[in-house]
Amino acid sequence: MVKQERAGRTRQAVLLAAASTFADVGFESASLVDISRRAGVSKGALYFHFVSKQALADGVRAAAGREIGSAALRALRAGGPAVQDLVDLSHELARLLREDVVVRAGVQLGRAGHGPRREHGDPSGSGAAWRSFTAVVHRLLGRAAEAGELRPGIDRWAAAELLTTLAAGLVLLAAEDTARLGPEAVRGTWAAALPALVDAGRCAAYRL
Amino acid sequence: MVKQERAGRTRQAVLLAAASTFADVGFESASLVDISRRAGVSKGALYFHFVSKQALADGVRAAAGREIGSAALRALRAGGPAVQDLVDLSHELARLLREDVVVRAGVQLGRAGHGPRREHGDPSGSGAAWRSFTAVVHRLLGRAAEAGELRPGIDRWAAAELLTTLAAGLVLLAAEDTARLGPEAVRGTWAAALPALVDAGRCAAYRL
DNA sequence: CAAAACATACAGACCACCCGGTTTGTGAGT
DNA sequence: ACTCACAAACCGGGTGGTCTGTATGTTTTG
Repeated sequence: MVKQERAGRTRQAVLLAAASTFADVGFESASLVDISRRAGVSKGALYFHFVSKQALADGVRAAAGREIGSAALRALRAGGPAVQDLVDLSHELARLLREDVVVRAGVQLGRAGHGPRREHGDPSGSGAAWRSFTAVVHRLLGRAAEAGELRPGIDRWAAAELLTTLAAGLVLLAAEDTARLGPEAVRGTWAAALPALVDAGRCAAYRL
Repeated sequence: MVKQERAGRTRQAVLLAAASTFADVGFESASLVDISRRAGVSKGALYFHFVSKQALADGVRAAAGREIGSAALRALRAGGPAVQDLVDLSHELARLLREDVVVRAGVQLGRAGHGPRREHGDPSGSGAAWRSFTAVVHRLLGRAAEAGELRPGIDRWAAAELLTTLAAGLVLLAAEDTARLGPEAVRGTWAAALPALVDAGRCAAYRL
Protein backbone atom coordinates (compact mmCIF):
# COMPACT_ATOMS: atom_id res chain seq x y z
CA MET A 1 0.00 0.00 0.00
CA VAL A 2 3.02 2.24 0.13
CA LYS A 3 3.18 4.26 -3.04
CA GLN A 4 6.65 5.28 -4.04
CA GLU A 5 7.20 8.62 -5.63
CA ARG A 6 9.72 7.22 -8.09
CA ALA A 7 6.82 5.27 -9.52
CA GLY A 8 5.09 8.50 -10.43
CA ARG A 9 8.11 9.64 -12.38
CA THR A 10 8.43 6.46 -14.40
CA ARG A 11 4.71 6.38 -15.04
CA GLN A 12 4.99 9.89 -16.40
CA ALA A 13 8.04 8.97 -18.46
CA VAL A 14 6.20 6.04 -19.98
CA LEU A 15 3.21 8.22 -20.72
CA LEU A 16 5.37 10.81 -22.42
CA ALA A 17 7.27 8.25 -24.46
CA ALA A 18 4.02 6.62 -25.48
CA ALA A 19 2.53 9.94 -26.50
CA SER A 20 5.50 10.85 -28.61
CA THR A 21 5.57 7.43 -30.24
CA PHE A 22 1.84 7.38 -30.93
CA ALA A 23 2.06 10.86 -32.37
CA ASP A 24 4.91 9.76 -34.59
CA VAL A 25 3.74 6.46 -35.99
CA GLY A 26 0.20 5.92 -34.76
CA PHE A 27 -1.27 3.41 -32.37
CA GLU A 28 -0.97 0.21 -34.36
CA SER A 29 2.56 0.78 -35.58
CA ALA A 30 3.86 1.75 -32.18
CA SER A 31 5.58 -1.11 -30.41
CA LEU A 32 5.79 -1.44 -26.67
CA VAL A 33 9.48 -2.29 -26.71
CA ASP A 34 10.12 0.92 -28.57
CA ILE A 35 8.04 2.92 -26.11
CA SER A 36 9.74 1.40 -23.10
CA ARG A 37 13.16 2.04 -24.61
CA ARG A 38 12.27 5.68 -25.22
CA ALA A 39 11.05 5.95 -21.66
CA GLY A 40 14.27 4.41 -20.39
CA VAL A 41 12.50 1.60 -18.59
CA SER A 42 11.84 -2.05 -19.25
CA LYS A 43 8.73 -3.62 -20.64
CA GLY A 44 8.02 -5.06 -17.24
CA ALA A 45 7.87 -1.59 -15.73
CA LEU A 46 5.55 -0.52 -18.49
CA TYR A 47 3.21 -3.41 -17.83
CA PHE A 48 3.33 -2.68 -14.15
CA HIS A 49 1.75 0.72 -14.75
CA PHE A 50 -0.47 -0.08 -17.73
CA VAL A 51 -2.12 -3.46 -18.05
CA SER A 52 -2.33 -3.35 -21.83
CA LYS A 53 -1.40 -1.34 -24.87
CA GLN A 54 -4.96 -0.09 -25.04
CA ALA A 55 -4.78 1.07 -21.44
CA LEU A 56 -1.66 3.02 -22.33
CA ALA A 57 -3.45 4.75 -25.17
CA ASP A 58 -6.39 5.45 -22.90
CA GLY A 59 -4.01 6.99 -20.41
CA VAL A 60 -2.60 9.29 -23.05
CA ARG A 61 -6.05 10.30 -24.19
CA ALA A 62 -7.18 10.93 -20.66
CA ALA A 63 -4.18 13.16 -19.98
CA ALA A 64 -4.80 15.08 -23.19
CA GLY A 65 -8.46 15.39 -22.29
CA ARG A 66 -7.57 16.87 -18.91
CA GLU A 67 -5.36 19.52 -20.49
CA ILE A 68 -7.92 20.47 -23.11
CA GLY A 69 -10.73 20.45 -20.62
CA SER A 70 -8.90 22.80 -18.30
CA ALA A 71 -8.25 25.20 -21.17
CA ALA A 72 -11.93 25.17 -22.02
CA LEU A 73 -12.85 25.80 -18.40
CA ARG A 74 -10.52 28.75 -18.25
CA ALA A 75 -12.21 30.18 -21.35
CA LEU A 76 -15.66 29.72 -19.80
CA ARG A 77 -14.55 31.53 -16.67
CA ALA A 78 -12.80 34.42 -18.42
CA GLY A 79 -15.31 37.20 -18.34
CA GLY A 80 -14.27 39.24 -21.38
CA PRO A 81 -16.34 39.77 -24.48
CA ALA A 82 -17.46 36.25 -25.30
CA VAL A 83 -16.34 36.23 -28.92
CA GLN A 84 -12.93 37.41 -27.85
CA ASP A 85 -12.78 34.60 -25.33
CA LEU A 86 -13.61 32.21 -28.13
CA VAL A 87 -10.77 33.52 -30.26
CA ASP A 88 -8.38 33.28 -27.35
CA LEU A 89 -9.47 29.73 -26.63
CA SER A 90 -8.79 28.72 -30.21
CA HIS A 91 -5.29 30.13 -30.00
CA GLU A 92 -4.67 28.34 -26.75
CA LEU A 93 -5.81 25.04 -28.21
CA ALA A 94 -3.67 25.56 -31.29
CA ARG A 95 -0.70 26.20 -29.04
CA LEU A 96 -1.35 23.02 -27.10
CA LEU A 97 -1.57 21.07 -30.32
CA ARG A 98 1.68 22.56 -31.53
CA GLU A 99 3.73 22.25 -28.40
CA ASP A 100 2.29 19.50 -26.25
CA VAL A 101 3.04 15.96 -27.42
CA VAL A 102 0.45 14.46 -25.15
CA VAL A 103 -2.34 16.59 -26.56
CA ARG A 104 -1.14 15.93 -30.08
CA ALA A 105 -1.08 12.20 -29.48
CA GLY A 106 -4.44 12.36 -27.78
CA VAL A 107 -6.31 13.85 -30.68
CA GLN A 108 -4.33 11.70 -33.07
CA LEU A 109 -5.47 8.59 -31.29
CA GLY A 110 -8.99 9.87 -31.55
CA ARG A 111 -8.57 10.48 -35.27
CA ALA A 112 -7.57 6.98 -36.24
CA GLY A 113 -10.19 5.46 -33.98
CA HIS A 114 -9.63 1.82 -34.82
CA GLY A 115 -9.16 0.06 -31.58
CA PRO A 116 -11.67 -2.55 -30.53
CA ARG A 117 -14.98 -1.20 -31.79
CA ARG A 118 -16.41 1.15 -29.20
CA GLU A 119 -19.91 0.00 -28.36
CA HIS A 120 -23.08 1.79 -27.34
CA GLY A 121 -22.06 3.28 -24.00
CA ASP A 122 -18.99 4.81 -25.59
CA PRO A 123 -17.70 7.01 -22.80
CA SER A 124 -14.32 7.52 -24.39
CA GLY A 125 -14.92 7.75 -28.10
CA SER A 126 -13.59 10.99 -29.48
CA GLY A 127 -17.08 11.78 -30.69
CA ALA A 128 -17.96 12.68 -27.12
CA ALA A 129 -14.96 14.97 -26.90
CA TRP A 130 -16.03 16.92 -29.95
CA ARG A 131 -19.56 17.10 -28.65
CA SER A 132 -18.46 18.62 -25.40
CA PHE A 133 -16.31 21.06 -27.36
CA THR A 134 -19.44 22.10 -29.23
CA ALA A 135 -21.21 22.55 -25.93
CA VAL A 136 -18.52 24.88 -24.62
CA VAL A 137 -18.64 26.94 -27.79
CA HIS A 138 -22.40 27.07 -27.57
CA ARG A 139 -22.29 28.47 -24.07
CA LEU A 140 -19.81 31.14 -25.12
CA LEU A 141 -22.03 32.02 -28.06
CA GLY A 142 -24.94 32.32 -25.64
CA ARG A 143 -23.04 34.91 -23.65
CA ALA A 144 -22.09 36.69 -26.88
CA ALA A 145 -25.72 36.80 -27.98
CA GLU A 146 -26.82 38.34 -24.69
CA ALA A 147 -24.22 41.04 -25.13
CA GLY A 148 -25.47 41.69 -28.65
CA GLU A 149 -22.16 40.73 -30.22
CA LEU A 150 -23.63 38.32 -32.77
CA ARG A 151 -25.48 38.98 -35.97
CA PRO A 152 -29.21 38.90 -35.27
CA GLY A 153 -31.18 35.79 -36.12
CA ILE A 154 -28.23 33.44 -35.84
CA ASP A 155 -28.77 29.79 -34.95
CA ARG A 156 -26.41 29.34 -32.03
CA TRP A 157 -26.25 25.56 -32.22
CA ALA A 158 -25.54 25.67 -35.92
CA ALA A 159 -22.86 28.26 -35.34
CA ALA A 160 -21.30 26.16 -32.60
CA GLU A 161 -21.21 23.15 -34.86
CA LEU A 162 -19.69 25.28 -37.58
CA LEU A 163 -16.85 26.30 -35.29
CA THR A 164 -16.41 22.71 -34.14
CA THR A 165 -16.17 21.56 -37.73
CA LEU A 166 -13.60 24.26 -38.39
CA ALA A 167 -11.56 23.13 -35.41
CA ALA A 168 -11.73 19.53 -36.55
CA GLY A 169 -10.63 20.60 -40.00
CA LEU A 170 -7.63 22.41 -38.60
CA VAL A 171 -6.70 19.33 -36.62
CA LEU A 172 -6.93 17.13 -39.66
CA LEU A 173 -5.00 19.43 -41.96
CA ALA A 174 -2.39 20.11 -39.33
CA ALA A 175 -1.42 16.45 -39.48
CA GLU A 176 0.10 17.17 -42.88
CA ASP A 177 1.26 20.72 -42.30
CA THR A 178 1.88 21.85 -38.77
CA ALA A 179 2.10 25.47 -39.84
CA ARG A 180 -1.69 25.52 -39.95
CA LEU A 181 -1.66 25.71 -36.19
CA GLY A 182 0.56 28.75 -36.15
CA PRO A 183 -0.90 31.99 -34.79
CA GLU A 184 -1.04 33.62 -38.22
CA ALA A 185 -2.90 30.70 -39.73
CA VAL A 186 -5.45 30.69 -36.93
CA ARG A 187 -5.81 34.45 -37.31
CA GLY A 188 -6.42 34.05 -41.04
CA THR A 189 -9.08 31.44 -40.47
CA TRP A 190 -10.84 33.72 -38.02
CA ALA A 191 -10.65 36.65 -40.40
CA ALA A 192 -12.40 34.60 -43.03
CA ALA A 193 -14.94 32.97 -40.75
CA LEU A 194 -15.87 35.76 -38.35
CA PRO A 195 -18.31 37.50 -40.72
CA ALA A 196 -20.49 34.43 -40.42
CA LEU A 197 -20.98 35.24 -36.75
CA VAL A 198 -20.55 38.97 -36.36
CA ASP A 199 -21.64 41.97 -38.42
CA ALA A 200 -18.92 42.87 -40.87
CA GLY A 201 -18.43 46.27 -39.32
CA ARG A 202 -17.74 44.93 -35.85
CA CYS A 203 -15.14 42.37 -36.87
CA ALA A 204 -12.36 44.88 -36.43
CA ALA A 205 -13.26 45.15 -32.76
CA TYR A 206 -11.67 41.80 -31.98
CA ARG A 207 -8.05 40.99 -31.53
CA LEU A 208 -7.61 37.89 -33.67
CA MET B 1 1.36 -9.72 -73.00
CA VAL B 2 -2.38 -10.06 -73.50
CA LYS B 3 -4.54 -8.88 -70.67
CA GLN B 4 -7.35 -11.19 -69.81
CA GLU B 5 -10.63 -9.65 -68.85
CA ARG B 6 -11.14 -11.99 -65.94
CA ALA B 7 -8.03 -10.39 -64.49
CA GLY B 8 -9.75 -7.04 -64.54
CA ARG B 9 -12.64 -8.42 -62.55
CA THR B 10 -10.48 -9.99 -59.86
CA ARG B 11 -8.34 -6.90 -59.64
CA GLN B 12 -11.48 -4.87 -59.09
CA ALA B 13 -12.78 -7.37 -56.55
CA VAL B 14 -9.53 -7.16 -54.62
CA LEU B 15 -9.63 -3.38 -54.75
CA LEU B 16 -13.17 -3.30 -53.44
CA ALA B 17 -12.48 -5.79 -50.68
CA ALA B 18 -9.38 -3.86 -49.69
CA ALA B 19 -11.27 -0.58 -49.64
CA SER B 20 -14.00 -1.98 -47.46
CA THR B 21 -11.49 -3.58 -45.11
CA PHE B 22 -9.33 -0.47 -44.86
CA ALA B 23 -12.43 1.63 -44.23
CA ASP B 24 -13.48 -0.77 -41.51
CA VAL B 25 -10.33 -1.36 -39.54
CA GLY B 26 -7.67 0.91 -41.01
CA PHE B 27 -4.51 0.13 -42.92
CA GLU B 28 -2.38 -1.42 -40.24
CA SER B 29 -5.04 -3.66 -38.80
CA ALA B 30 -6.17 -4.95 -42.15
CA SER B 31 -4.73 -8.35 -42.98
CA LEU B 32 -4.14 -9.53 -46.51
CA VAL B 33 -5.63 -12.95 -45.86
CA ASP B 34 -8.79 -11.24 -44.75
CA ILE B 35 -8.87 -9.04 -47.81
CA SER B 36 -8.29 -11.92 -50.18
CA ARG B 37 -11.00 -13.94 -48.46
CA ARG B 38 -13.45 -11.07 -48.82
CA ALA B 39 -12.53 -10.73 -52.47
CA GLY B 40 -12.99 -14.46 -53.01
CA VAL B 41 -9.48 -14.94 -54.35
CA SER B 42 -6.26 -16.35 -53.00
CA LYS B 43 -3.33 -14.51 -51.54
CA GLY B 44 -1.37 -15.40 -54.63
CA ALA B 45 -3.87 -13.67 -56.88
CA LEU B 46 -3.74 -10.64 -54.67
CA TYR B 47 0.02 -10.49 -54.85
CA PHE B 48 -0.13 -10.95 -58.59
CA HIS B 49 -2.03 -7.69 -58.96
CA PHE B 50 -0.45 -5.71 -56.13
CA VAL B 51 3.16 -6.21 -55.25
CA SER B 52 2.75 -5.15 -51.63
CA LYS B 53 0.23 -4.08 -49.07
CA GLN B 54 1.33 -0.51 -49.59
CA ALA B 55 0.73 -0.82 -53.32
CA LEU B 56 -2.76 -2.03 -52.56
CA ALA B 57 -3.43 1.01 -50.42
CA ASP B 58 -1.98 3.22 -53.13
CA GLY B 59 -4.34 1.63 -55.60
CA VAL B 60 -7.32 2.38 -53.42
CA ARG B 61 -6.22 5.96 -52.94
CA ALA B 62 -5.66 6.41 -56.65
CA ALA B 63 -9.12 5.11 -57.45
CA ALA B 64 -10.67 7.38 -54.86
CA GLY B 65 -8.66 10.29 -56.22
CA ARG B 66 -9.97 9.64 -59.70
CA GLU B 67 -13.56 9.71 -58.54
CA ILE B 68 -13.15 12.87 -56.51
CA GLY B 69 -11.19 14.55 -59.26
CA SER B 70 -13.86 13.86 -61.82
CA ALA B 71 -16.51 15.29 -59.51
CA ALA B 72 -14.43 18.44 -59.13
CA LEU B 73 -13.96 18.71 -62.86
CA ARG B 74 -17.68 18.44 -63.41
CA ALA B 75 -18.20 21.27 -60.94
CA LEU B 76 -15.64 23.43 -62.71
CA ARG B 77 -17.36 22.85 -66.03
CA ALA B 78 -20.89 23.43 -64.81
CA GLY B 79 -21.65 26.99 -65.79
CA GLY B 80 -24.26 27.94 -63.20
CA PRO B 81 -23.84 30.61 -60.54
CA ALA B 82 -20.46 29.75 -59.09
CA VAL B 83 -21.52 29.67 -55.46
CA GLN B 84 -24.36 27.34 -56.36
CA ASP B 85 -21.88 25.08 -58.16
CA LEU B 86 -19.81 25.06 -54.99
CA VAL B 87 -22.77 24.00 -52.91
CA ASP B 88 -23.66 21.29 -55.38
CA LEU B 89 -20.08 20.04 -55.40
CA SER B 90 -20.09 19.75 -51.64
CA HIS B 91 -23.24 17.68 -51.73
CA GLU B 92 -21.81 15.46 -54.40
CA LEU B 93 -18.66 14.88 -52.37
CA ALA B 94 -20.68 14.15 -49.28
CA ARG B 95 -22.68 11.61 -51.24
CA LEU B 96 -19.52 9.94 -52.47
CA LEU B 97 -18.20 9.77 -48.93
CA ARG B 98 -21.43 8.26 -47.73
CA GLU B 99 -22.04 5.73 -50.45
CA ASP B 100 -18.72 4.88 -52.06
CA VAL B 101 -16.49 2.56 -50.05
CA VAL B 102 -13.50 3.30 -52.22
CA VAL B 103 -13.73 7.03 -51.64
CA ARG B 104 -14.32 6.51 -47.96
CA ALA B 105 -11.30 4.24 -47.70
CA GLY B 106 -9.24 6.63 -49.77
CA VAL B 107 -9.67 9.62 -47.50
CA GLN B 108 -9.42 7.38 -44.47
CA LEU B 109 -6.03 6.16 -45.64
CA GLY B 110 -5.04 9.75 -46.09
CA ARG B 111 -6.19 10.61 -42.60
CA ALA B 112 -4.08 8.08 -40.74
CA GLY B 113 -1.07 8.86 -42.87
CA HIS B 114 1.38 6.53 -41.22
CA GLY B 115 2.89 4.43 -43.91
CA PRO B 116 6.58 4.69 -44.60
CA ARG B 117 7.35 8.34 -44.07
CA ARG B 118 6.61 10.25 -47.25
CA GLU B 119 9.71 12.14 -48.28
CA HIS B 120 10.35 15.44 -50.00
CA GLY B 121 8.80 14.87 -53.43
CA ASP B 122 5.64 13.61 -51.85
CA PRO B 123 3.40 13.29 -54.88
CA SER B 124 0.85 11.15 -53.09
CA GLY B 125 0.57 12.59 -49.61
CA SER B 126 -2.97 13.61 -48.89
CA GLY B 127 -1.71 17.12 -48.29
CA ALA B 128 -1.48 17.52 -52.04
CA ALA B 129 -5.05 16.32 -52.43
CA TRP B 130 -6.35 18.97 -50.05
CA ARG B 131 -4.26 21.61 -51.77
CA SER B 132 -5.75 20.81 -55.13
CA PHE B 133 -9.19 20.89 -53.53
CA THR B 134 -8.41 24.40 -52.33
CA ALA B 135 -7.34 25.31 -55.84
CA VAL B 136 -10.65 24.15 -57.30
CA VAL B 137 -12.60 26.11 -54.71
CA HIS B 138 -10.45 29.14 -55.40
CA ARG B 139 -11.25 29.02 -59.10
CA LEU B 140 -14.96 28.77 -58.40
CA LEU B 141 -14.71 31.69 -56.02
CA GLY B 142 -12.97 33.63 -58.77
CA ARG B 143 -15.94 33.10 -61.03
CA ALA B 144 -18.26 34.06 -58.22
CA ALA B 145 -16.38 37.27 -57.59
CA GLU B 146 -16.57 38.25 -61.25
CA ALA B 147 -20.31 37.76 -61.14
CA GLY B 148 -20.51 39.91 -58.03
CA GLU B 149 -21.87 37.12 -55.92
CA LEU B 150 -19.39 37.54 -53.09
CA ARG B 151 -19.19 40.12 -50.36
CA PRO B 152 -16.86 42.89 -51.47
CA GLY B 153 -13.31 42.95 -50.16
CA ILE B 154 -13.13 39.23 -49.56
CA ASP B 155 -9.78 37.42 -49.65
CA ARG B 156 -10.46 34.62 -52.08
CA TRP B 157 -7.56 32.44 -51.03
CA ALA B 158 -8.48 32.78 -47.39
CA ALA B 159 -12.07 31.93 -48.21
CA ALA B 160 -10.98 28.89 -50.22
CA GLU B 161 -8.88 27.67 -47.32
CA LEU B 162 -11.80 28.25 -45.01
CA LEU B 163 -14.02 26.02 -47.12
CA THR B 164 -11.25 23.42 -47.36
CA THR B 165 -10.91 23.42 -43.61
CA LEU B 166 -14.65 22.99 -43.28
CA ALA B 167 -14.59 20.05 -45.67
CA ALA B 168 -11.75 18.46 -43.75
CA GLY B 169 -13.65 18.96 -40.55
CA LEU B 170 -16.70 17.24 -41.95
CA VAL B 171 -14.54 14.34 -43.06
CA LEU B 172 -13.00 14.00 -39.63
CA LEU B 173 -16.25 14.25 -37.71
CA ALA B 174 -18.01 11.95 -40.12
CA ALA B 175 -15.65 9.19 -39.03
CA GLU B 176 -17.51 9.13 -35.73
CA ASP B 177 -20.97 10.02 -36.94
CA THR B 178 -21.84 9.37 -40.56
CA ALA B 179 -24.99 11.44 -40.31
CA ARG B 180 -22.83 14.51 -40.65
CA LEU B 181 -22.55 13.76 -44.32
CA GLY B 182 -26.28 13.64 -44.81
CA PRO B 183 -27.87 16.31 -47.03
CA GLU B 184 -29.50 18.08 -44.08
CA ALA B 185 -26.23 18.30 -42.18
CA VAL B 186 -24.42 19.71 -45.19
CA ARG B 187 -27.26 22.15 -45.70
CA GLY B 188 -27.02 23.26 -42.09
CA THR B 189 -23.31 23.84 -42.36
CA TRP B 190 -23.80 25.96 -45.45
CA ALA B 191 -26.54 27.96 -43.79
CA ALA B 192 -24.18 28.83 -40.98
CA ALA B 193 -21.12 29.45 -43.13
CA LEU B 194 -22.53 31.18 -46.17
CA PRO B 195 -22.78 34.64 -44.58
CA ALA B 196 -18.99 34.60 -44.44
CA LEU B 197 -18.93 34.61 -48.23
CA VAL B 198 -22.13 36.26 -49.39
CA ASP B 199 -24.15 39.25 -48.21
CA ALA B 200 -26.74 38.12 -45.71
CA GLY B 201 -29.58 39.27 -47.94
CA ARG B 202 -28.49 37.18 -50.89
CA CYS B 203 -28.08 33.92 -49.03
CA ALA B 204 -31.68 32.97 -49.70
CA ALA B 205 -30.93 33.02 -53.42
CA TYR B 206 -29.08 29.73 -53.22
CA ARG B 207 -30.50 26.26 -53.03
CA LEU B 208 -28.53 24.68 -50.22
C1' DC C 1 11.20 -7.36 5.88
C1' DA C 2 7.16 -7.13 3.09
C1' DA C 3 5.22 -5.01 -0.52
C1' DA C 4 5.95 -2.16 -4.38
C1' DA C 5 8.57 -1.35 -8.38
C1' DC C 6 11.27 -2.85 -11.89
C1' DA C 7 13.94 -6.24 -15.00
C1' DT C 8 14.45 -10.43 -17.99
C1' DA C 9 13.16 -14.24 -20.51
C1' DC C 10 9.85 -16.62 -22.84
C1' DA C 11 5.41 -18.22 -24.91
C1' DG C 12 1.97 -17.89 -28.26
C1' DA C 13 0.04 -15.70 -32.08
C1' DC C 14 -0.07 -13.17 -36.26
C1' DC C 15 1.27 -11.29 -40.43
C1' DA C 16 3.56 -9.75 -44.74
C1' DC C 17 5.79 -11.69 -48.13
C1' DC C 18 7.89 -15.60 -50.88
C1' DC C 19 7.73 -19.47 -53.91
C1' DG C 20 6.97 -23.80 -56.33
C1' DG C 21 3.32 -25.52 -58.66
C1' DT C 22 -1.35 -25.52 -61.24
C1' DT C 23 -4.86 -23.71 -64.12
C1' DT C 24 -6.70 -20.77 -67.74
C1' DG C 25 -6.65 -18.20 -71.71
C1' DT C 26 -4.51 -16.89 -76.29
C1' DG C 27 -2.33 -16.78 -80.59
C1' DA C 28 0.49 -19.27 -84.02
C1' DG C 29 1.11 -23.00 -86.96
C1' DT C 30 -1.00 -26.41 -89.69
C1' DA D 1 -10.98 -26.30 -86.79
C1' DC D 2 -7.63 -28.23 -83.95
C1' DT D 3 -3.64 -28.68 -81.51
C1' DC D 4 0.22 -27.01 -79.10
C1' DA D 5 3.27 -23.98 -76.71
C1' DC D 6 3.71 -20.36 -73.82
C1' DA D 7 2.51 -16.69 -70.85
C1' DA D 8 -0.77 -14.67 -67.84
C1' DA D 9 -3.41 -15.60 -63.84
C1' DC D 10 -4.14 -17.95 -59.77
C1' DC D 11 -3.37 -21.14 -55.72
C1' DG D 12 -2.07 -22.08 -50.82
C1' DG D 13 1.34 -23.71 -47.69
C1' DG D 14 5.70 -22.21 -45.69
C1' DT D 15 9.08 -18.78 -43.49
C1' DG D 16 11.20 -15.36 -40.93
C1' DG D 17 10.37 -11.87 -38.10
C1' DT D 18 7.80 -9.02 -34.91
C1' DC D 19 4.58 -8.12 -31.49
C1' DT D 20 1.67 -8.37 -27.23
C1' DG D 21 1.20 -10.30 -23.09
C1' DT D 22 2.83 -13.50 -19.11
C1' DA D 23 5.68 -15.74 -15.77
C1' DT D 24 9.21 -15.37 -12.88
C1' DG D 25 13.17 -13.39 -10.76
C1' DT D 26 15.61 -9.13 -8.63
C1' DT D 27 16.08 -4.57 -6.59
C1' DT D 28 14.32 -0.65 -4.17
C1' DT D 29 11.72 1.67 -0.74
C1' DG D 30 8.90 2.80 3.38
